[in-house]
Amino acid sequence: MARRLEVALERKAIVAAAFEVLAEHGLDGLNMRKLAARLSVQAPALYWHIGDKAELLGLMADFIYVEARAAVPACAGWREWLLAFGRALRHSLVSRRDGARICATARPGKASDPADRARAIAAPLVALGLDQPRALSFQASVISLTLGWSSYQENGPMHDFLGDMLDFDTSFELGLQALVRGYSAASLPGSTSACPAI
Amino acid sequence: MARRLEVALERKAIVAAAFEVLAEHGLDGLNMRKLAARLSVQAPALYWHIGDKAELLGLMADFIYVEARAAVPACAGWREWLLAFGRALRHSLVSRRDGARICATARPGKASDPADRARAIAAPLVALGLDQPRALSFQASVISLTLGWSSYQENGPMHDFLGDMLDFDTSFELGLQALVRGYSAASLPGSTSACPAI
DNA sequence: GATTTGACTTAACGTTGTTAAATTGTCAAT
DNA sequence: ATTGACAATTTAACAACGTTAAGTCAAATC
Repeated sequence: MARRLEVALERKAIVAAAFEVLAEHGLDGLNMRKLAARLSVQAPALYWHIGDKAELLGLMADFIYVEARAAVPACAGWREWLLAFGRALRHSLVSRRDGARICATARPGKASDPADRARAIAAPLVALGLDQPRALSFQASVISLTLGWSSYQENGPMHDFLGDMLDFDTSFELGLQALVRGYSAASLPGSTSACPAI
Repeated sequence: MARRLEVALERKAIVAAAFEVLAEHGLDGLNMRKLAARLSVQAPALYWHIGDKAELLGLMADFIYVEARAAVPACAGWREWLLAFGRALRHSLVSRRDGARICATARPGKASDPADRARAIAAPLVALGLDQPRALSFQASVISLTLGWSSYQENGPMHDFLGDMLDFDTSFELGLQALVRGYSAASLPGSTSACPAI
């Protein structure tokens, strides 16, 4: 009982330490030994708390997504929510080193119930009037776009290459608005009849 | 003279062999020793032709992009081109194992001249009436969206998770059309004055 | 107080990317 | 023919990494 709480704390501590190592050494320099050292512990001790490194990266990615979700203010409509979420996610990604690489690489952890998870993810958009398939689909597109642009920005050679010709912030913003505007047009009442599969 | 040609051929052979290993063992199973073995050679021999594994992955990513570009038919306008390119890229990505992961991971190779490269990339869109910043920006967004959806599809847990609720093909198509439609609206004459930085 | 169990250490294994040095084959110049 | 240079490859090996196995030890449980 108090056990569970401590363990949960340990996992959070591990993830927090992982972000510190990440900030200092980047994703390529984030290894189990360095992470353990930061926690004043030997590397194998980590495996008592997490299954493997992939799970750790998954937890880090989750953390970023959760942080972004929490940063989205109350919105009047699903369009506004998508825009705000895109911007929040982008901020969470670029404000830490290799953030986009982590989220692009990481595989989501096995959820207890995928349907529950889907519902939780879609919830804010469903609350704003979207059906669940559309909520998932739209959000996934926004994530793709955001992850991509954040990757361009933090990817060294690509950054130098694109950075000379365009501004990442405005380019991303333009893309995000275009995407949401496009979805808007597709979801106007009467533009599509029914919707068997998004 | 004939030297250069042979070396170029060797690089192509290496990349081709790498795609074979990839198809059989996936990205996680693609290592230098297996790749060398397929070419009936020892692993260190590869380093005569390529700098390191990252460069190899970069070449593989380039191959995929080039293949997609070559598959785009002649188009009447930049909107059509963007749509066709997105579909072609998606096909190139999902038709090979871990294709999206490779392109998402790989860093672009150092180009001789970034400006030349940018011009080459933007060329087909510029030929259809877009200015270069917009050409790069729009194309980058399409790549992001396509890479993202292809990643979802080939990422095991994510596939199981999303696959139950929506169809990847139609979801991607919907997103792509929304994006391009949105860009269309933003680029109508008179909608934006000038354009200092995309 | 004996036993279990959670959490950690020490030691080590196997794999991986990569480098260094030695080797072979080819071909031009002497 | 002999030499020398150079391209391309082999053998050998290193260091780093993720991970596992076995042992240690204090705290909780009975």
